[in-house]
Amino acid sequence: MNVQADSPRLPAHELVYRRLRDMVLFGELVPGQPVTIQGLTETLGAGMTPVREALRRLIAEGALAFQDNRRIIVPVLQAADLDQLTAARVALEPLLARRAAARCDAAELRRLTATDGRLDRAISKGDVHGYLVENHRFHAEMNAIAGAPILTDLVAGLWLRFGPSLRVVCGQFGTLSLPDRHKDLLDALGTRDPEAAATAMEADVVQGMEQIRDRLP
Amino acid sequence: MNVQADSPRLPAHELVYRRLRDMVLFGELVPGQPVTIQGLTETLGAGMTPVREALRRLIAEGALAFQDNRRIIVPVLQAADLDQLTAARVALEPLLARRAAARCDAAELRRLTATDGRLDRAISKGDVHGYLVENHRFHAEMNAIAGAPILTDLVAGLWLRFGPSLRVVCGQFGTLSLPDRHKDLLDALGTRDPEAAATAMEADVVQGMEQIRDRLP
DNA sequence: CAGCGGATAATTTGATCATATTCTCGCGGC
DNA sequence: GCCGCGAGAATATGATCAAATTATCCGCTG
Repeated sequence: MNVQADSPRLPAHELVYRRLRDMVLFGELVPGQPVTIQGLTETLGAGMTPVREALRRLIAEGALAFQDNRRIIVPVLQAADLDQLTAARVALEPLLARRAAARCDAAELRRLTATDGRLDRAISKGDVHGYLVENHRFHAEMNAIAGAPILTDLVAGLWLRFGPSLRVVCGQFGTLSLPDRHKDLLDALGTRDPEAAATAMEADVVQGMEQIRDRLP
Repeated sequence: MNVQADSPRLPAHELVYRRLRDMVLFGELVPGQPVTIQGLTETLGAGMTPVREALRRLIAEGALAFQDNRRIIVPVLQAADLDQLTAARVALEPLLARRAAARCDAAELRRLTATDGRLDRAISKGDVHGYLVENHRFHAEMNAIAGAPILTDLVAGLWLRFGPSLRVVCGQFGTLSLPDRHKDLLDALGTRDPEAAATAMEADVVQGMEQIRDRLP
């Protein structure tokens, strides 16, 4: 609980939201798993109202699902869901890559390259959690460079939806089989070639989503 | 009345959410307007917790904005925001139109045509609210036909973002100058021509967003 | 007598509210 | 101009109520 370094006084519902979002993104929550309000108040040491608000937010983003029972679960993705997520990612993320390539400066490229290096190291070490964290960070940093907050928000919501499933896949098959397709992307940013960046991003997205799709029940 | 038929089943936070969403979509809220929790508890006659949860949800969807002040306002769209919303709509809504054209049956087409008829009548009567409602209904029905709930959710979120601004534009300039580009769309659905539907949808989206963009401060 | 089914009780979980606390910002006073 | 005070607003808590799930029991049937 050391989020104090980031901002002096952030509301509890914001802190709970960030904690839960990371749990979704990085696989502390399994698809199908029930998520109870009272359980979270205990494990997170938070009150009922902040937990409730954080959950509503995550439900609105599609990271969690509100059932008819009024119970909350981590969604279980079907093939049709993955198709839609793939279509949305293919439609949106190349847009961001294109913008990022047009705006990327040297410092940003260095930072991205460093993140990709950590990503490679996590892969070769078989560090699943590190892979998930650095891969997400790589895309988040790139989207930030694009300077398009609305599009970035949309894409962030997509990542929340397939996060748990990605974690399951990586947990079962490890990281060694995961190729790193980011080199083309970095090259495109370095040469400020928007079209190459968009193409590389589309390839990365399709490859990543196929990985999930092929390996899921 | 059948308000009782499904209302008691639904939690208050859900009802409050729907009410507020309609207020955002159909222009009861103006861009820049502050939205206070206590004000809504009085206006809607609801408790504080349900209002809070509904607001978190709308904030997560981008329909409202949470400021550093911890105050909530209706977002004021800049040109850059409209560009991103246009890009996102152009990227996503033709996908849905394409799927809808491939799946649309006769009954669905009749329903869509009827909705478009009501839309035309609202335009010729200068009924701004009717225009907003029926136009939204037209697109919502079409997206439903596509049978892609995740993509539909994403697009619904986009509509929430530009709803208040669209209302402002229509309020200032009336409905008479609003062309109805839906005929091409209906034709494409009738002939089950996915590509024509996608093209028509893109034209409708671009035209609609330009209308907002050109007329906004 | 064993196994089954349905009704009912117990427990868990969600929804809501009243209230206390904290924060923000404007308004005077210095 | 700066500081502190106070009203208004948001945040957070815990209690209470309602709904749903699970567990249990009892009588019945084969």
